[in-house]
Amino acid sequence: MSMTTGDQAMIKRINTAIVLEAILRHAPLSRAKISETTGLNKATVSSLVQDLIDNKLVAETGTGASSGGRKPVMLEFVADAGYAVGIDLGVNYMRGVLTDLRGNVVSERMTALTTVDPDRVFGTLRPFIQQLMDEAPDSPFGIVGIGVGVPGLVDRNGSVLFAPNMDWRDVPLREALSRTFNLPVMIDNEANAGALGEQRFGIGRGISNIVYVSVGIGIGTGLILQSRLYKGSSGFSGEIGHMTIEAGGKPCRCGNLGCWELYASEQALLEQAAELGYKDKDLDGLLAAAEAGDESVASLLKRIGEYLGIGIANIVNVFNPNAVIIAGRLSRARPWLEEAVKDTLERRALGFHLRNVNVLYAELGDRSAVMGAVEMAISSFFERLKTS
Amino acid sequence: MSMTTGDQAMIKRINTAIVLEAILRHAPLSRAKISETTGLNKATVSSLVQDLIDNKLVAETGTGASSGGRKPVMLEFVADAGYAVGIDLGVNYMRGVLTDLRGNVVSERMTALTTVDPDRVFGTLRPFIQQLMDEAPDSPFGIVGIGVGVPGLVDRNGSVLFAPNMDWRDVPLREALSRTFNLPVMIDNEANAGALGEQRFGIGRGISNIVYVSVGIGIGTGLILQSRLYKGSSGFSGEIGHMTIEAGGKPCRCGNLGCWELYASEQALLEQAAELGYKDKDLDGLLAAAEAGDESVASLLKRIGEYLGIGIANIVNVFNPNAVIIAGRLSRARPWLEEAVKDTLERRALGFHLRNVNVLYAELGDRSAVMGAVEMAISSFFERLKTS
DNA sequence: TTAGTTTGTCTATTGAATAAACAAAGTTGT
DNA sequence: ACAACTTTGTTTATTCAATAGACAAACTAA
Repeated sequence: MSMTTGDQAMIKRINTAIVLEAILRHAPLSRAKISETTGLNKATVSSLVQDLIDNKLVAETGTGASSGGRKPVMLEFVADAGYAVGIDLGVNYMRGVLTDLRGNVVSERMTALTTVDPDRVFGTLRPFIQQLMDEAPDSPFGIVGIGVGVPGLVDRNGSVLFAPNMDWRDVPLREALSRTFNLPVMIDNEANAGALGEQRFGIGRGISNIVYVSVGIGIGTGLILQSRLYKGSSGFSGEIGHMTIEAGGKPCRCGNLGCWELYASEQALLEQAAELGYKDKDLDGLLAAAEAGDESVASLLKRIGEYLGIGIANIVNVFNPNAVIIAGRLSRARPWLEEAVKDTLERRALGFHLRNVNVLYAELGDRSAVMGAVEMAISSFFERLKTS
Repeated sequence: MSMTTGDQAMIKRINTAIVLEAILRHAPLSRAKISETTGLNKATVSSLVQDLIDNKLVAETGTGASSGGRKPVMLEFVADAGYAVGIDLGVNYMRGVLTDLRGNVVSERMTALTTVDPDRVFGTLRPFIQQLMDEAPDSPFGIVGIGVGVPGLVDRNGSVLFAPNMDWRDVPLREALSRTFNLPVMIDNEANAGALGEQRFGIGRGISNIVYVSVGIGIGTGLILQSRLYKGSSGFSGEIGHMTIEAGGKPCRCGNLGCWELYASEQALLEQAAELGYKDKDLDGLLAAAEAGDESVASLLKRIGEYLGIGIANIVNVFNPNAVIIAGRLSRARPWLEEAVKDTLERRALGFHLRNVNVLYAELGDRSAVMGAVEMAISSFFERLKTS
């Protein structure tokens, strides 16, 4: 059965995690304050903090102000005890960051991808990562891991099962990278990474139930339920883009009819614009036209917003989340979408659910996914700390 | 902050729960076997088992067969250490069970409800529960709690926020019952209760991600994600019945257009049947006609099945569950629905998700919800045991 | 009868948390 | 300047759960 039974080591892991989290969240603070807020005994806190200091994860940073007694010794998390790499692998680009353990960006890189052939992508990706790693200052833990967001379905083993836009099938990305760099590697879907990035570093900070909707060529979604990424039975989920919203609607390449993303994506926008005669314009061109006062483009965007709202209403009715975060390239059209989305949502979602939901727009721009990727690497490092 | 810090009491609770669960799942079994399967030391198991015996939750039930050495002393969970009450409160009926702590039904009752007025419903419900309780044999723990499933939205405090079909708003059901009986009372939505019932006692035993679809007058849904009931940000969720599947479809009383339940519920069936001239027939009448070979009723049912399949495909794409369980009155039409549902699902859901999903039909019939309700009471009892 | 096996308890030890005492380092009022 | 009080953080003795290993009891097999 191999169950996790309770023993003293478990207690220590739990309490160490509590102390470390208190320091992460409220730094700088003293041992006394930690004891007070966590309920742990002062002696216990002292001992656990000493272990953390020995492990180079926490440091004393001078004394704080007295409130009528001995001055407290302030503690801080040593954010530069280690560094992590995050990669956002797109269809025609790759973006990478090197951050410290708090997610502060130390270095950032981006390059175009001119091929989708897995071997040649690896050929570009490997030196790309190596260059980021080379920029990390010396530190006790060094590079603690690599996180990667990819535009496709990923299984538990970090293999890309299927990435239609890159024509990838069963590409063992994690294995390839962890063999090259001999480091822990975390792979996940780009939308999941984006959801994580916004929850940790963006507009979704501290919200427990988030539906992240990335509107680009298609619609990708990441679900954060009860503060953690939800993955379905086989380790992936959230193909909300292929939700039917018109039972007898247009056929989709997925085999279904009337999928949401056929009506509310960048692709949908471009197609409908072409029908109106804007054959040569891309998203930027259309936004520029709308900006310049082109009414027919504006009303087209409004219609896209209405369809976005229909899908979002469905999501709200199903998940009753605290927040829906709209991200992806199309989120740049916010000024023309926002009202239509809001009106449609209010008309179509149940009142009880509307009470608690906020429609938000991604704060990190195109960095949502890459920041989520690096967060995957960082949190996996902390997880390993706890279980060893 | 009031965190749950780790201490020795916590270890003991965890390990006691592990031992108890081993006994619950594999009874009868010996101390030695428990030690072997859980990884806990023999001495530890002995001590914890002794505590459980002292608490009347476990008993020795003679010796087992020897495998070449001393005979093992077999242990069993004392299912009749206590009893629980489960209630399924419907719009025009109430159903109740009294079970032991394993969920074995000791007594079952059902009565019609002729009013939806909260006070008068209470007036019927109170003696109904009392009579069930009176049938419980003497036991160490007595009645450990009452679980109730209701057809409406329920908040954290066990108040019924809104039950449209009963015209209830803000009815403090838990408070009323726990005051009357001075017992722990758990209230939840009827679909959530049904999901729990099937997961614990029915076709969904041991499955971690379940979407339970109760098709009756409307469509209610209960989500079990990662082996536990998912509740949204405000403690309720799963209004999947009001998911849009026809963006410009029929108006629904919820304010939305084209809701799923307008096309795939008992109500939809009856309405469409009426249009075909079956004005006087109810569900039973229609099923009898189909049974007798009425082709137009059969093709009507098939169409309902297709729409059911559309919604289920959406659910599968979003949640990637291990199982979808179809329940409720319309599940009796299974012979005419099954193929249409399966075909539609296979055509419309993504292949990657189809690999892992089973479409199942409720095993407990109309007892899903009442068994889930009693499970709520039982599991809350075990939870309290752990935290005290 | 003897040797080996299995079960379950007993004993001494380990290690984590804790309360209480305490030392160190501060503030405040007169 | 000084006594009285506060706050911080460490030290000490104690408690409690789990554990390894010894052990007794109960059984099988040959």
